[in-house]
Amino acid sequence: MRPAKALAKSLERVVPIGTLAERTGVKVETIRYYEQVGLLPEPERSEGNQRRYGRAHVERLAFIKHARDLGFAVESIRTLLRLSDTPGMACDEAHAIAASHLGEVRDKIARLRSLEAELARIATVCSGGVAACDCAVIEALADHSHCEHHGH
Amino acid sequence: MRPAKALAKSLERVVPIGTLAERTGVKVETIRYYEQVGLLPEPERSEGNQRRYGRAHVERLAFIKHARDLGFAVESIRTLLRLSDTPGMACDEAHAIAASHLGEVRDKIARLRSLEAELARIATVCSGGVAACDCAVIEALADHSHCEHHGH
DNA sequence: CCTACAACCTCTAGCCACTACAGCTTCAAG
DNA sequence: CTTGAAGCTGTAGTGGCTAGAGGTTGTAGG
Repeated sequence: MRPAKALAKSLERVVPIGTLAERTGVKVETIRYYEQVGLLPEPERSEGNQRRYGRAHVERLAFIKHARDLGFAVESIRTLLRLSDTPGMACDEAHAIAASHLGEVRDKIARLRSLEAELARIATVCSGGVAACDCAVIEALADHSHCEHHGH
Repeated sequence: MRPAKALAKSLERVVPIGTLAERTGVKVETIRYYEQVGLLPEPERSEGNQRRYGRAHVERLAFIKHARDLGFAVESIRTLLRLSDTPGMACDEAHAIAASHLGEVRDKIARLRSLEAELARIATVCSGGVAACDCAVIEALADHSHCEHHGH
């Protein structure tokens, strides 16, 4: 007879939530949260009311995880999932979502770089604990005159 | 006689919350929130129980605004304000907060740049609406194999 | 078969830094 | 003295989870 019970969990077709969590790198609580907000469809349940996930769930959750890692909002992921479920799907729309997100990421990078520049300026003045330090960090925050021109 | 009543609000010494908001660029609700969480001290009140702010409040709120614009957490700002109130102040501590925040900003930039690279890759494949597009964006999200190596 | 214990369940509250609203009171111009 | 903007308090909502209480189920060892 085949060693059915002895097979590692990683080979099972139907798995409990903890195994799904391990396999995808998404926490158990987060999986339940995704179900609650309608990203992940409700799975079958065991006789004792515990969730049992199949291959489709693993794939869908991996998709969600990947998109979240890339910073897509849950709302965008909802749309992307809907698109991926559509047979003759609207590639344009998916492309627009990705492009728009890329734009947001680039904006964010630009804003952070200007912050970085000013923070670096603030943090390096008097970094050696010089006598004249009155304190440069506090002064810089109190006095906005140095950075009025680069508009934050 | 001098045109006391005719003076612009911008010259008044004691102002209501709306004027403080205008002067600092912080919303009225946010000012009340800062008071609630103890960043901004409780101001005097008019006979009718309305907040009346003086010069010190304007300066303190400007400090807070500047620090928030630079991305400092409210908790850090609380510490920075405490330091700036201290007579013989601990410049080291202020410097450490700024340096640590600079580190966080740099980390965030690095992470966003790696996202940007992958998003750009995803979004430009098939951006012309080519026939073979199946859709590249959805495919890329479903299939993690392209980016396993740069660790997000 | 029984027991122990990990893993699961639901529900609720908390995080950050605001933002928005409901339902009232006060201020100031005409 | 009237009107309407601006103020007040208090509560709830945002996004995307995370943490905990307090109970139930699944499973391996004895």
